[in-house]
This record gives sequence, structure tokens and C-alpha cells, in this order.
Amino acid sequence: MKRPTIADIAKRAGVSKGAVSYALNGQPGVSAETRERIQAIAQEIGWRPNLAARSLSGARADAIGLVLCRPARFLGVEPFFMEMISGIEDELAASSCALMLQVVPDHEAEIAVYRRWWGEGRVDGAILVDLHADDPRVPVVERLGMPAVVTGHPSGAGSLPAVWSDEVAVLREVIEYLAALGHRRIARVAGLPALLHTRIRDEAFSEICAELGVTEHPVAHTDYTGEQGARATRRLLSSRARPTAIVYDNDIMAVAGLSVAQEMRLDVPADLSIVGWDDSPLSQVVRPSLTAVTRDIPASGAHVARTLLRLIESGETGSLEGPPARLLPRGSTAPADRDRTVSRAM
Amino acid sequence: MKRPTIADIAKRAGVSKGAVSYALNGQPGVSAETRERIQAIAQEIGWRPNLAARSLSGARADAIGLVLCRPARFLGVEPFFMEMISGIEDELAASSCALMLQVVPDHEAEIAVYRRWWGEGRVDGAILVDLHADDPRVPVVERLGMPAVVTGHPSGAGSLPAVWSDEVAVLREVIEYLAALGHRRIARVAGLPALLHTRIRDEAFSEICAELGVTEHPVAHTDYTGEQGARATRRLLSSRARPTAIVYDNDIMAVAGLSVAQEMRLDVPADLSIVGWDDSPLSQVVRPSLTAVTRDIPASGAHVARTLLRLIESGETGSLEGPPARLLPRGSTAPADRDRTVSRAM
DNA sequence: CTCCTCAACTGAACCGCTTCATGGCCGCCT
DNA sequence: AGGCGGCCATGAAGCGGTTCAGTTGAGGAG
Repeated sequence: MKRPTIADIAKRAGVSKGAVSYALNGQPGVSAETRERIQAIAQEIGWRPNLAARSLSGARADAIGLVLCRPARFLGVEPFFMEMISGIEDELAASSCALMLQVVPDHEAEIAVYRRWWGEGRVDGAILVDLHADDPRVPVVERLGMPAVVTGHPSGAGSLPAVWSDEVAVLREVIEYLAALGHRRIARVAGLPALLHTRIRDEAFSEICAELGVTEHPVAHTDYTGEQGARATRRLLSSRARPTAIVYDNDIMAVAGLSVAQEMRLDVPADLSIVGWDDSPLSQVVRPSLTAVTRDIPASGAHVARTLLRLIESGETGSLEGPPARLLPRGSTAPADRDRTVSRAM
Repeated sequence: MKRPTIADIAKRAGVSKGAVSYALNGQPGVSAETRERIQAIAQEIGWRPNLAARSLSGARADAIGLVLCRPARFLGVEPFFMEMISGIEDELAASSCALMLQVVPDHEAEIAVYRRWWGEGRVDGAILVDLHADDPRVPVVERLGMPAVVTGHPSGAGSLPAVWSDEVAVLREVIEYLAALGHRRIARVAGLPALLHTRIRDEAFSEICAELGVTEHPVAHTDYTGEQGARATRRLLSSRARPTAIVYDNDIMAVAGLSVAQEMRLDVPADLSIVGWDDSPLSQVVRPSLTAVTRDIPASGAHVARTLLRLIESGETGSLEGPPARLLPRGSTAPADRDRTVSRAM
């Protein structure tokens, strides 16, 4: 009743263990005939390679790692990670590579996990998400020699290959769109300021606004929760020069902002335009449905996974751009009503 | 520059590999003094046990598996899984056990994954979620002999230990609450009818309603998406005897339902009361905030993980009840306004 | 002083697979 | 005929641990 091993197959086929190994791994060294016979026997007795034995003899662990470093309550809310994971899985399934997942509270713990995983030979590589400015994980992983791919702008990825999409271009698209609708006071409710992509967006936002004659462009930083999104919105909408449009860094905050606006008796989109980011099903469920920046997150997850697998397999490196994001206008954006907003702001 | 092995430690300590193994695993067979010396050396040269080698010699894989069997787009929306996962992780971290995650499209694929994982010695056990009526996974896992814990009602878990919470009790709490508010037409927008917990809720819902004099209690089944939740709500609210309260099987549908109601110019909660399930941050972000059934999902994830670890370690089995859910009233429920709803329904 | 016991430690086998050095066999070239 | 190169296949040596059967030496009992 024990699991069959190649030794069992060898005995039944009347060949040596070595031959069986060659046969089952598509290596040269056995005749086509013998190979088929061996494969048939393996099939018949339900043989499966023992992963431990295989990776012990220097081969791969056939698993990659993903560490998420945000408190549980933030993780749940953002569909982002789950979608990303399912995209990664799609790609991994093809190579029958597994995904090891770990959720940790901070970077220190995350680094410890990489150390352990790599030290124990548990994974062949890892995907680093949520790149920070001066991210401490990058040098550690580099020194460890563990293959890794970063999701985020290459500028923070050191020598590690990065997969990213051009956020500045979409942001420009968003602001040009809002500016074209007549908005001159556009606010941004951003995510964690420590994140590299937040910084990049911050900087681009201010530049692009200036360039397009958007005179007021305040930015509020949050932790991505609906709660903080709501609070930031409340503050922005209470200011003297109330913005006529707000761009949010995720959907949950956009929804929270929408609720706050309605609570304050502002009509969306007549009095206030709202743009979400990382369009999730949530955007389509609320009224009005949210104009949002959308991109195929599973696809970009698959893209990252593919890059990592290639890196592991052939050392092929190099950053490459993932699928682009784009603006998807829905019901929460409209032309700025000059008279109305100005009169109110006075 | 290669990773140190116990052989290296043995050489430096002037003892045999066996002694090192005993020392590092807290086994008897070495003196306290030697043990300390060996541990110090291990520490110093940064030794980590090679997982593959360890599990090859019959020990554990130090990993458990979790397979999610829903399309990517459903997974992302439901904070449920991510919260559950982070709860599981909390528990696993303590035993430095890893989590293998896989997302598959159907049960057949899921079963194949279990076969592979168990065959390859990749995991020590698994957590089965989303129990179906006559779930095909249960007998397969039983026959495989793989330790597994089911999240869901024990009635469908066969000989596998189950961890569940008493849904019927909460459902009763919800309906009693609504009935006490004067609601006599309560609808339910349920999830996938194939899921065991959907069936259990369905049955209980109809019984409890009958018992409490709730004369109308239609049920609509959906796939948990906001889209279908919206459609079901629209249909229910268009019926001649419009319900005065709707209970949803998840939050995203409750939010969708809320939007539909507002679109149809119904006031929530004056004209329609709404109750969500598995309270997520989403419920607090919309206006009015949603009355919902809440429970500590991370805690129940941790609970499941703990049960599985115990099962793996000591074969200790037995189903046990997890943390209970309870009703959390917020702004989306109110007394039924008889005149108003009746006059409209005519 | 001898015998026995027990703790401390050693040496080797083993887990299941990969891989390399080796060798037999066959056919072909010179 | 002899030599050589290729193809198939074998046997054994690892990979890095665990574990079990022994060995050794010290200490206590008789």
C-alpha cells in the first residue's frame, strides 16, 4: 500500500533505476521502446515523483514563493491580491509549479521568510510585491542569490527584473480627461506614502496637473482602507476650495468617497467626479457606477509568473512592461459645473 | 559559499552527523553541553535544515494545502478567502509550516491537485472549503488517507473532521429581528445552490419564516457576484408582493442590492431593509451602512488550521464548533412601514 | 574487583531520485 | 581484422537529513 517508487518500476520493467529515471524525465539514454514500456508501467501503478527526493538531488523545488506584507484586514478588502494570485496560478499550473503563500506583518518578517524558504530549498524563486522606496528586501534577495521578480517600477528593483505597467501614462490620461471636462481642482486620495508606486504617482500627479492648468491638486495619503478614504474625502470636501474631482488609489476608497459625498448632499457626478483605481467588480455595483482605471490584474500576475519561471529556468532576466492600464469612463465623472461649484466654494 | 549541512557542523564540532541531528532536534542522545555547542555552531554558520532531505527521510513536508475552487473573478471580490488565509497563516507561522495555495476551476481539477500533492509528499494535509452536497472530494481524500479538515457542516464531511459555526442559529437571530421589526415579507438572495451551506440556510430559512409568521419568503440563487445580486434584487423588488426586507448571502450582493433599491427610488431602510452576510469593511463604507451577520473569519481560519495541525501531529480528530457568528445591526434595517409598503404593493 | 547499566556518541543504512562513469554491443570505416 | 564511435543500459555515488543498532566509558551495585 506504500507509494510506488522508481525502484518498483525498475523491477517490473526489468531495468535499472537509472534507466527509469531517464525514461520518465524525457532524457536521452533509453530507447523509445523501453521508454514507452516504462511510462506505461509508471502510469499503471500510479507512480508520482517524490518531490523531496527530486529536489534533494539538486533539482528544483518546483514551487515559488509569494509573501504578502499587509495586515489581514487590508488584504481582504482589496480584490487586487486575490486576482493577482489567480493569474499567477494560471501560469504556474502549466509548469506544475506550486505557489507558497505567506502573510507577514512587516518587511523584517518577510525577509526572514525568504531566508528560510531559500535556505530550506523550499522554493525556486519569489515574487516581490508592493515595492517600497529604498526597499530593504531587494538587496537581501540579491545577496541571497534567490531568483526573484519584482512587480513595480524597475527604478526600485536593483538588479532584479521588474514587471510593471506605465502608471504615469494612465494617470496622464485620467487628468487630461478630467481637465477636458473642465475640472481645475482635482484631488488625489493616495495609498501608503512609503510605496514606490505611490511616490511615482504623487510626483507625476503634481507635474501633470501643473502642466494642464489644474491649479489645485491636493494629495491625501491613506492606508487604503475605506475608513481613511472616507475621512480624507470628508476633509477634502470641507475645504474652502472644494475639489470638483477626486482620483482614488483604489476602489474601496472610491466607494467610501462616493458615500461621503452623498452624505454631504453632493451629487455625483454633477457636483463631484470620482475616479477609482484598479477597477474591481465593486465599481460596477454602486450607483453611479465608478469611472476607473482598469487593467487586467490576473494577466499581469500571469506575466510576472512567466517572467520568474523563465528566470529560474534559463537565467533569462530583464525587466519588461506588462499589460497597460487604461481609463474606463462610467457614471461617476461628468463635466465640472462651473457656476455651481464656484458659488458653493465661495 | 554552499549552504552548510549537518556534516559541516559535525566536522567543526568533532562529532558525528547523528549527534548533530539529535542535538538540533531536541532529541535525547547528546549531553546538554554538546547540544549547546552544536547549536552555537549551527547558529554561527547559518545552518538551515534542508526541507527536502528532512521530508525524504520520512518526516513531514511541513506544509499544508489549500485549494480554492472558484473562478478568479469571484475570488477577488470576496474578502472572505483572503481573511481566512491570513487567519490560517497566523496559526501556521507558529509551527513554521507553510501554506500551499492553488486556484482551480472545478472539483475534478481540485481532486487532481490533492492526488498530486499527497503523492509527491508535498503537503502533510489539506483544508477543504466550500463543501458541496455530496461532495466528491470527501471520499477521494478519505481514500487517499491524507489528513484533512473540512470547513462546513459536519453532515457533509464524512469521516473527516469539520469546523463549522452554527449558521441556523444566526439565521434565526436575523429573521427574528426582522420579524420583530414587523417584516412579513422577507426575501433571501442566496449563493450557489450546490454549496452545502446554501442548502442548509435555504432549508432553515423557510422553516424559520414559516414558524415566525413570515408569510412570504422567496429565495433567489446566484453565483455570489454583484451582478447577479443586482439582478435578483431587481426581480424581487418588481414582484407584486414586494419584500420589505432582503437577506443576502454575501456583502457584495448586499451592496449591489442597495444600489438597485436606490435606483428604484426605494429608501433604505424606510422602504426596504437589507442584511448582508460575512460582514466586510465594505458594509461600513456604503450609505446607509449595512446591517450584517458578522464573524471573525481570520479566527475561524486559525481554528481550522489548528485543528488540521493537531490531526497531522497526533491523529486527534473530531469535529468542533468554531467561533459563532452574530447579527450586527447598522443603518440598513428599520421597522417595516406597513401602510407604505402595502399601498405600493397594491 | 567484577559485572551490569546507562548515558553519550558513532557508523552505517536508508529515504527516492538524479547523474556520472563505465561498459557491452553493434555496425561502419579503413 | 581491428579500431572506433554511438546507442542503451547499468551500477554506484551522492543529495542532507533521520534513525537504529552498536560501541565506549563512567559510575554504581554487589
